[in-house]
Amino acid sequence: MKFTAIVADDHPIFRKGLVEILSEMKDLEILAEVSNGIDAYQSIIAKRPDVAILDIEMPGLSGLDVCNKVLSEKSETKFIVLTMHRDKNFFNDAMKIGVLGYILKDNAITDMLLCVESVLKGNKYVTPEIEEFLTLTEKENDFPQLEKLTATEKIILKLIAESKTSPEIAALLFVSPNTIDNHRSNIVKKLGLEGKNSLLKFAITSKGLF
Amino acid sequence: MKFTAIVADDHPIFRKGLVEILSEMKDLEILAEVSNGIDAYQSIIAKRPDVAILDIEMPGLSGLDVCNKVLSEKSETKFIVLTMHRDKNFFNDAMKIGVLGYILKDNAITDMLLCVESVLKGNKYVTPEIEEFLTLTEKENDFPQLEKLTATEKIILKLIAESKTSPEIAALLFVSPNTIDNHRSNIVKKLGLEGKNSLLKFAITSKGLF
DNA sequence: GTCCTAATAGTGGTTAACCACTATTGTGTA
DNA sequence: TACACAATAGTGGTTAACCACTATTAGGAC
Repeated sequence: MKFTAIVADDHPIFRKGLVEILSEMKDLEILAEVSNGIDAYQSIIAKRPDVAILDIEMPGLSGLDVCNKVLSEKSETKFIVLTMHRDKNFFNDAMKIGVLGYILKDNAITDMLLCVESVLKGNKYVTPEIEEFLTLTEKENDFPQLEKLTATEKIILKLIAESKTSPEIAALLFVSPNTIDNHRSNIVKKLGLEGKNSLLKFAITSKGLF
Repeated sequence: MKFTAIVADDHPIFRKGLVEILSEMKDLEILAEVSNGIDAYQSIIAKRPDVAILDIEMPGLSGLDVCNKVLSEKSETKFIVLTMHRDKNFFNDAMKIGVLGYILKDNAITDMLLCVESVLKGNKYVTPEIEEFLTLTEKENDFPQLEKLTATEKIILKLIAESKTSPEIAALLFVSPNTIDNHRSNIVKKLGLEGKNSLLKFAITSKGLF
């Protein structure tokens, strides 16, 4: 029986390379290739692949956001994330969320193949360069309240920081604007914010912390 | 007769995608694929391809270094450079050196193909997003529009950046809220801003510049 | 089964931001 | 003097953010 995969990356040429490499694995079938987080999420929910290979840095929902959202919904799909940057926070977040594969975009093709094989068996595989960048200084978290936010709330906070309005976010996530309004209220309450546009201000000024 | 090319990029997966795309061009033969600037230079000197497709950001010699070196030695090889970053300086350097093709790594595959076709004919081809990032880097470096603001407008902009609302600013300056509303409109117009809360976003993110 | 939480969606209301106008006053300057 | 511009203030309208509720559904925990 063939394993199934979906691939998400917003760089068409890189994605082409990725799909080409994965196509060379005989026991793997690529169900879909998409270019953003929202499409990735929808594809995973619709097709339930054995493994999802996601770029972290994508417009809208990041690869980690997608993992977080899917994994919080009891899914069998295993996750491999890719990133350009040797960022300790990305790595820690990925491990916390339950990502099995962690690969740098400049890793060798063989690393990618080993990673997919390993993850399909349910094992972890992280980039060989991992020790090198784990020694980088960790950004300290000044906002412990952020931990109290749910996965959905964090995603919405991120989209607010990207200057998206509530109606825009609602359209992106395919829910009612009222729901976003509701989430906003809850976020404001959890973070203890006050005043007009306080959430937007918070989101913009603390961008990078979440 | 087939045209010939060499490809240089230090990211194996991206390079794979690139080679795969170029292989689909029937009249193009890839003579070599390399992963750094030195190898790129030696390959070009040895094989004299019609076109060299080079990543700018490579270890050792950058793609632009390679172009510069080869072009100063009277070569017939045409150059296409690739970069991740929307950097005005890279672009200016490339044009100065005599690079014909300039493509962003997140451009579409069709852009890449059009670029190669164009460059092989001796014509220039630059990324479609070029105007966007040429104005973007300019905006990031300085805000010439800020000079057009009057003294009162600058004061109001500063107070907005301090998270004051229009009624608060009106109270502070002992004028009507309508007047502040009016100034806001004028500032928004002068700065060419658009969208909800765009002025607040601008004020916060460019705080320190005024 | 009960309790709690998250996510969803709705009603109804207030305020602020923004947009497009008009209009008056004062201050320069060609 | 006439023109341009800045600052002031107003009318009237739309949209978004926020606030306070209620309510349903689905999972987990006890």
